Amino acid sequence: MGHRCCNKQKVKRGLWSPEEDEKLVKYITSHGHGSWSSVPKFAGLKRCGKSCRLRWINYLRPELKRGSFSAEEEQIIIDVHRILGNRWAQIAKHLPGRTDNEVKNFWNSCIKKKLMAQGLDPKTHNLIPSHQRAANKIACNISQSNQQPFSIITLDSKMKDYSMEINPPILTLPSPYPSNSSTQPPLLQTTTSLPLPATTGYQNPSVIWNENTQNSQDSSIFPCLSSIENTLISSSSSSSVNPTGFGLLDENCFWRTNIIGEPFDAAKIFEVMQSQDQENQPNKICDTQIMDNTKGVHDNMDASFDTTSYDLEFVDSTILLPGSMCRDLSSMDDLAWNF
DNA sequence: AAATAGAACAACCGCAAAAAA
DNA sequence: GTTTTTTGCGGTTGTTCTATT
Repeated sequence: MGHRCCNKQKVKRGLWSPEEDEKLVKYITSHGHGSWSSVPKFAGLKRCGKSCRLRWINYLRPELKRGSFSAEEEQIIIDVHRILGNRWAQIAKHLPGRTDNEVKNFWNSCIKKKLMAQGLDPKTHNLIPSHQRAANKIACNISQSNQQPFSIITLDSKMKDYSMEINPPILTLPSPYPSNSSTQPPLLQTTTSLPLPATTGYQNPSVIWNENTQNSQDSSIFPCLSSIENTLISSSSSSSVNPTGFGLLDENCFWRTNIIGEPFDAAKIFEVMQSQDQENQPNKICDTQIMDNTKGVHDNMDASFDTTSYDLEFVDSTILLPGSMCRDLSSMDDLAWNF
């Protein structure tokens, strides 16, 4: 039977035998993989290159960690998944020795069910509305007696890929966007009516806020964000970076202002942070420097995180809406935080 | 002990992006 | 600049293991 990926006949499929594994390991350790499509030929395997690659990456690499996931690893997966969604390869980068496939399998077979038992939507990490939750109630009651509930916002010092792609909100808030709009609603809307972003350059905005939100509850401005994200946002909004009080992060997490200024280049920031992190220079970002109006934030992000310095209990306890936010009371029924 | 169901793990498939020709 | 090839990713399916009846 042919194999669509390489148009070769007689390629073997299915589980790998120890002999095949041995051949592959032997070849790659002595020659490297080079072009995967040529590996099976040189290694003497009747497999396609794709299959060889997968076998090596997911199973044979010497640096792989085998065995079950620890509680710490599990929490990391949940934390990062909340931010990144099903980006298994990205999530796996936070777990040395684990593969994307392994993480994905663990999620689908284990974590997903645990979250659902907690009444949380595993896709969004939001609470499932009560009428939908009813079906899960029994399972939830059972599990609650035996497990610690997962916090919706948690933080782990191992989170190093400060990706800013943000999931939909935990709380349902009124949207200025038409329900059938292809544009995603902002993460939060403040009590001030906001100018809708111009259609150009504002695709899929994730966050909108105004100066009213930067009150004493900075770290809980965006209840569905991790404190890493909140810190980034609040520290920038408390500066004079955005004197209009308005801004948003687009889908690339570029800081958009409605007047002047360069985009908020999150990728650049994280790059700097990670390099700083590697140098073990635990400066705290909360020691925010005064930021330059015109340069934007990224010139000032040479301080790295010590994420353990944040008060997670505070974040968890302030997960509900700060006073300045507009609430959709009809959705408050869903806020049965009774776990 | 055998049958079955569910969980866990491994591998495949199709697609898209990146790289090479 | 275009086409082809390679690589990487996420969803899905298939296989094996384990617990239960």
